[in-house]
Amino acid sequence: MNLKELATKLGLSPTTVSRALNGYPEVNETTRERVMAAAKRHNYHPNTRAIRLATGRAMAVGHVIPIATRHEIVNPVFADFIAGAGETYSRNDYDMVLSVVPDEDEESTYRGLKSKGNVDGVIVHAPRMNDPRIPLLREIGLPFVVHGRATGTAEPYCWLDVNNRRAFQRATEFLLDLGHTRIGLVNGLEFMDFAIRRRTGYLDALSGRGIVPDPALMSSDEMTEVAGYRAARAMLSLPIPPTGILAASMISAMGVRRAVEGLGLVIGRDISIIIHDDDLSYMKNGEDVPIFTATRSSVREAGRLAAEMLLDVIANPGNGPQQRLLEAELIIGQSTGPVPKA
Amino acid sequence: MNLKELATKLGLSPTTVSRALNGYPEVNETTRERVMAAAKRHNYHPNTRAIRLATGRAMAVGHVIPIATRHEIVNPVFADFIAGAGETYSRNDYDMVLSVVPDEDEESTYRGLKSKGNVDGVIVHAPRMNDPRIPLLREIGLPFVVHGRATGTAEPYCWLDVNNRRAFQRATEFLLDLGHTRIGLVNGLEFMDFAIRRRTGYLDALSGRGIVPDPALMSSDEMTEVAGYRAARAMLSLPIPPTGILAASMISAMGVRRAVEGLGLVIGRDISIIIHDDDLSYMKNGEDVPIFTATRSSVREAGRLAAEMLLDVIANPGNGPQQRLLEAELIIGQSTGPVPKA
DNA sequence: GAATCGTCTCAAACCGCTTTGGATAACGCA
DNA sequence: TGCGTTATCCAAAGCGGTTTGAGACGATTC
Repeated sequence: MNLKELATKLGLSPTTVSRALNGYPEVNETTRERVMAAAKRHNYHPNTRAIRLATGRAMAVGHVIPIATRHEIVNPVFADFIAGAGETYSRNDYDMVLSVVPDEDEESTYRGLKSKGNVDGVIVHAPRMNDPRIPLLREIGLPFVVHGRATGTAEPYCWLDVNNRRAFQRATEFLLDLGHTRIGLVNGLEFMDFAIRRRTGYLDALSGRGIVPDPALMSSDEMTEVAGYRAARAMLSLPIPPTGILAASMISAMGVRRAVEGLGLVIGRDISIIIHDDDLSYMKNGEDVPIFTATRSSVREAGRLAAEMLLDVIANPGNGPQQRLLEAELIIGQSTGPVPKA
Repeated sequence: MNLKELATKLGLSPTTVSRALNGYPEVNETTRERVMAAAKRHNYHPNTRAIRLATGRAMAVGHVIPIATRHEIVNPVFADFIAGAGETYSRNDYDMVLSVVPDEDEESTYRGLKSKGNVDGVIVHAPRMNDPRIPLLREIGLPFVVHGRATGTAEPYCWLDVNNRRAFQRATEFLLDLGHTRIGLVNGLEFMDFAIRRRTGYLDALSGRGIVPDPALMSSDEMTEVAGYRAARAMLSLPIPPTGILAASMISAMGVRRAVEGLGLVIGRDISIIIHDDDLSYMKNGEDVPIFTATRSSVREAGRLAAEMLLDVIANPGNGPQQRLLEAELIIGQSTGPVPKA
């Protein structure tokens, strides 16, 4: 059942039927109702492909996911972000198209998305310092929103980010207030912008108390369980091990916990741990009572908001670049306590 | 730059240019090369929306993701499957469109995808017993491949699955061979088909040795860390606790481990654990040496294969339903050992 | 030299919708 | 009565490709 058939059945022209269904004013209300009813009765749904060609809009948003020679992006955090963004798209009748491509094809993928007209805009994931995607997208004129920020980019651009620096500064200060002075940082990869900011927050807090950071207490790696284990293990076998550890994610923290408990230490008593909690649906930080003390910010909500921002940018190209900084909350769990008496 | 412009520039008709670019035989080779060169030089990329309308194909595949009143599907396992499928789509110039919808809208989403022509086929995730999506998709005539199987569905349909029954039977037998007789099962939700099959495998192995299953040793819940913890905790505080535990996923196992270690038990000595390992990119089961003894089957590879199957079904609608059963391998890690002497 | 046959190219129809630019009829008002 | 408005509706021209059916041309065959 297409528009023409429906129009014939109604004894109207396709024009009128189209206008009736799309709420244009130049059609009689009774006619409109008649059309609406017939559309429902005959189960008419306009062909998306035709709409897209006729309107020149793709009604779709792209997410380009490079696969992993350098860094694996397909992680649970990413999944939750996508889920959040997807909710927004569904509500607005947009399609979400994911392109999973080898990372050397990333640039050509963006160019293709634009020139072939597959999408109206994209979300940029996991920005790095001086991220080349930002000038690229500006050059080709594809609307975009960055999830995070890219230090080093001069021109303003659209982004939505969590205040990672502040979050880690607060977390570090929280441990300092409990008397900890040797605090380890199990960070993500530090070519990632968010990881740089987290380290900055950590360092700011230390220097605020006149503490000289110890490089042996700062690690940077993928946010996996195994990497978390390895980093924590190394720190804990130092001559003077840390009494507190900051972990970059719930998953890293799983590894940190394994290292800690493997040495027979009790979390919250012998050693304090604070994590950054993205509030993942499949990795809840406890139920009512949080397991870990954490800086929490829902990445799923971030996905929803970033998608809304992008749809707005697409609808109103004239407006200047939007920017939004979310604050993480510091929630107290059972994994922190005063520094143990020697 | 569109087809007409390019044709004008070349002094050819759009017909010929289109045919030259699409490799039709009725065009002179020298002409074709001239066209190809011009297309590259002018950076011509045919508009996807126009192609889709003209050919009547969407060149896209859908994945419908219901969100969570009943059961959260956005988990790391799902993410890796999607990544694998996405690789296949990219290689074949198909788009992957994800629809994240409230689960009460699932049926109407599938109907819409079909009648609006957004996709050429879909992958069905997380099948349940008597899954209603299978008859629905058959009814509306949308090609599909199921990741998993749906017990209770009479008519044959396309699927790709792991032999979950066999995997869990082997894992159970492995523990039995080590002398364990009280073996706990931390299963996924048992309205999910794979969870039913896993339990069947577990029960088959037990009854093969004449062991009567103890309901207190069988739990069924979401495959989250917290649920794994809770289930293991409950089993371990029984009057006669298990000496071996099967866990449904890496994530569940994180919780099981927390419960075990929280009681001061040593994995592999005091208690043996076998997990099902989906070989997730962000949740590797150790590096060279596996941490957990596991039944392993890469869900990412499953995604690649399921996508290939679907593209094949789309291209050759006539062929009968394809079905493929993958076997999991049993890999020995450090989490299992002989039953401890009392 | 005419008929036949490939080879190469093109004009035009088509995919299913939107949207521009009228056309028609009813209406209001001087 | 005459004429500008207003309210409805429609024909036709896109959108940017693919595909059908046919024409032009040179080479081959009889």
